[in-house]
Amino acid sequence: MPEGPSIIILKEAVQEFKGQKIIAVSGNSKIGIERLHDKTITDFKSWGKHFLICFDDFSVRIHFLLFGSYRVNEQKATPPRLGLQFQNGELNFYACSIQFIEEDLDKIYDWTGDVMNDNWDAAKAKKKLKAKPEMLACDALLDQDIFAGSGNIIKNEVLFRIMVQPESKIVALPAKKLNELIKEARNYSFDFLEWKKAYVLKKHWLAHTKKMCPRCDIPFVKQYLGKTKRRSYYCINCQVFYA
DNA sequence: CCGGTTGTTCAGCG
DNA sequence: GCGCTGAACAACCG
Repeated sequence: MPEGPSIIILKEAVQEFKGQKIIAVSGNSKIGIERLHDKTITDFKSWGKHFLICFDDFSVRIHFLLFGSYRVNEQKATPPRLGLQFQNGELNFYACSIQFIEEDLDKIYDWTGDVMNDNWDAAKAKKKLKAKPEMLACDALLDQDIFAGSGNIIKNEVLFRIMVQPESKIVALPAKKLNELIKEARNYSFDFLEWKKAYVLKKHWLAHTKKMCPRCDIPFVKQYLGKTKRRSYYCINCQVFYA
């Protein structure tokens, strides 16, 4: 569920509810979701892994974390965290984090930092990276202030595509590699989107969860790296460690 | 049946 | 106040 491209798929799947009035609200969220009753959805937006339901005077932010899920015009066996009924259908969210946002979204979200957004700005990403020279490449690709929407799968696949060892420091990367890292974070995210839509995402993984390097056929290293200690898969032969 | 995870936040500590 | 660590959350797959 969680990475940015999956949120784009969700956004596309709920378009039929744009402009619709919420005629009933349910769910075990404790933040006062009754507030949504009788409200009309003006738009759906997303920023990275955040899914945003917009109303005229506030928004709802949904974050799926690791286990969250949703159903359109269907229900799961477990009770929803938030369920919305419309005249033309229903939308249910499970095991997710839900918050209200009162401020103007343009004030709190930097749309240029979302790898899936039309306003993505590679030059700004480069600036942010250069401001953190000691940061490891594997941490950079999980940093939502730099690459909003990128997650652990995207991290592993991008680092393999550009043949960079995950613990390489940003400052140590040649200019060309730094540019590739930024470019592929977005490129791979769009490949992720297309493959996920076609239910063939896993089939296209070259590194993530893989045992052997598809390029040179030696075993991948599997380690928990970076400040968040997330799973990393890499080839010591193909992926260059820039120290 | 258990172990592990496409993620984030927060408390506690030095 | 900072960075670091571990816990908590919670559902599904193999």
